[in-house]
Amino acid sequence: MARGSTRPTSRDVAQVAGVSQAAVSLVLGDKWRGRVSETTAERVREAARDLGYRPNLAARNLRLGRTRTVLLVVPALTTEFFAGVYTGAARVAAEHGFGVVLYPSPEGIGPARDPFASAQAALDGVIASSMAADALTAIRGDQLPLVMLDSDPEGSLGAATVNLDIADGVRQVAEHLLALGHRRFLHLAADIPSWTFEVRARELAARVGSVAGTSVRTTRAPISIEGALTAAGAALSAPGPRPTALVCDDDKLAAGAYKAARRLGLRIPEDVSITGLDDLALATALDPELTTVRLDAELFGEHGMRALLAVLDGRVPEEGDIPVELVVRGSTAPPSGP
Amino acid sequence: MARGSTRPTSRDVAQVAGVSQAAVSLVLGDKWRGRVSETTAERVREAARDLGYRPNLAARNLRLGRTRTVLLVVPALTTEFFAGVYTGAARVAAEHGFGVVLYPSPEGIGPARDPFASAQAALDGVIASSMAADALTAIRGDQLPLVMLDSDPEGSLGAATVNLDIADGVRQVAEHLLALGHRRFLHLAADIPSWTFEVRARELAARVGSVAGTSVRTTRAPISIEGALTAAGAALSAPGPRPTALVCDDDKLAAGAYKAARRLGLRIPEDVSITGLDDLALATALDPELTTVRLDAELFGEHGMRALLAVLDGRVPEEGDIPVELVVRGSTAPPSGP
DNA sequence: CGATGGAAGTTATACGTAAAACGTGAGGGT
DNA sequence: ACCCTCACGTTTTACGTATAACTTCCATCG
Repeated sequence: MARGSTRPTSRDVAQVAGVSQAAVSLVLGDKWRGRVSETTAERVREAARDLGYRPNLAARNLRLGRTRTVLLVVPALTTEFFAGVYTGAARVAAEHGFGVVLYPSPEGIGPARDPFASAQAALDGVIASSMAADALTAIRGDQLPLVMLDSDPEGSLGAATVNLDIADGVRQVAEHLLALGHRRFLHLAADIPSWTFEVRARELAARVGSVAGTSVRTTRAPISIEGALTAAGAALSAPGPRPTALVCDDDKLAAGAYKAARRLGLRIPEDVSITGLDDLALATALDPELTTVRLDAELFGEHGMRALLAVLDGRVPEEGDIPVELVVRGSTAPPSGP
Repeated sequence: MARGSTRPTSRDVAQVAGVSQAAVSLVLGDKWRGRVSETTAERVREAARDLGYRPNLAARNLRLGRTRTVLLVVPALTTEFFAGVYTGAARVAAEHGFGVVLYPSPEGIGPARDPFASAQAALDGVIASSMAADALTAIRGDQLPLVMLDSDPEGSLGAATVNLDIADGVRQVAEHLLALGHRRFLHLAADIPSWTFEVRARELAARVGSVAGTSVRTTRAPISIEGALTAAGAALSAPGPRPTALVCDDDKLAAGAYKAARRLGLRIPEDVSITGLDDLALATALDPELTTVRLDAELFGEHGMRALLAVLDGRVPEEGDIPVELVVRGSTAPPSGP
């Protein structure tokens, strides 16, 4: 009988089943073919069930030198998007017997200088969003296998990268708006220094710039409805001809832009077309519904996890960006004025 | 010198510093007052720094018999709300040297029967949303300290509970609408069986029922914009006098109700007043902005974590529901018709 | 018939840490 | 001269698991 209060160990199970601790480990670890008889194995399983035995993971991790736990670093969890990334990553991880631990970066979680302090679990590897760049130096200090999400393939110092094809999404937005006849663009950009936002700016400038008689102005805002509201409001009421198309770096910015436009008495899409990027629930809650680029956050998370598993396996992760899709809704139309 | 590739251990540090492993443990564990001289301690710290030593958490957890890791079980992470709960819980946890591991319940994460399979880290305790009820039986199997979020204080079998004062929020909504003159109510309810939604229904019926000449109809919908759209559409176009106030169990349902109302040509708030509950970013993105009950998700998470820490400490968690606040915006107004 | 080998286990050990138990020499009090 | 205490360590052990190495028994084979 086990000592009343503490959790039963494999030794307790062994004693009940009348075998050695090693036999318990073999049976429960499914390594017993040709080592233990079926009848004995069943006896062990029964004893384990009766005692409610659960292996001590700390001991297992220590013994095996690995934890089957992975860290996901995200800029903040307060957005649907990274929640989706986590969900996808955790799903794939579970399929492979892995767990995922989150590290929402400092601004969300307070002054935790050490990403690993919050994850008491030891780690086998790390998946990190490039938006959480501030945490990266700490991460690189450890020599853990690393997969970067939406990061510059050149600048990641050999870490594997998994990227959404944001450039293609922006290209689709630009072509859509150009085809509608828009010529004066306003780019409502996120004020976070990150490769994924640089790509948006670069691609938009390239596509729009390839057509004669076009212009792109840029204004930056923090990623929040309020921040976008003030920035877009200022930009839309600036002197000179008003832009007819407002390309936003993400859906939240677009939501702010809606409000700014309304306050100025502008109709969407008649007076100004607006586009977003993400396709959050927000996008269809807006009126008119938002034309935006759909990013499959869960798929993104799944790819990230698969890439990390490949690295851990000594394999080379698959190449190739994850496709994205323009979703045309009611917020874009041909410009009305000249 | 340590064997090239593997991580340095406390023994490696000891060798470099010219002391025993025990001394390293004492110094780095901050238990050395009067046991090790300041100069030796400094030498140990320096060696640790040089080697980039990080304690093996699996070994520490095994030795100490606790992990300083806690599991947060949520129905899904794809909502701002539970992301906020996590953020708050993780912040408090970090202040106490704890980590938080997430278990988004099965529907989100696939067929993971065992909540602990996804969290390879061993656990000291569990915080669980009552919405993830399906995972609860598995959790109760283990005798881990448990804190329930928004759960029936009577029915939780002795587990500590931390609740938002939802009843008060619904009361405020009801009084607000009654004061505006509304008499015919439609309750757009979530179709999830959970105490937190039962409270909404009970309190609304109680408050509205206390006034003569009032009525409350109820229709249920899954918590999504699309689900609410169809349910609310059907209810609003049902025969008989149309409700003038639509009380929704949360903001997403309210967003669906907006669309349903618009499709029927109803103006908000002139033809129908709508209220939500949560105060997500969504609420201010809608037009008109949504009158709703603000729940402080992060504070909720913080309280949950503090309660668990109290339980782990053998203390009794503080009592008392977390206050909520009605935020009146543009979606509610006096009814226009008779 | 002795050797071979497979089945069915057991024994022993290592993983890295924390901390209890155990020196050890110097200084101080009586 | 003796014991005590204190400062400064070291030696040893236990945590629970996985697995390599070893034992034992029995059947088969050349």
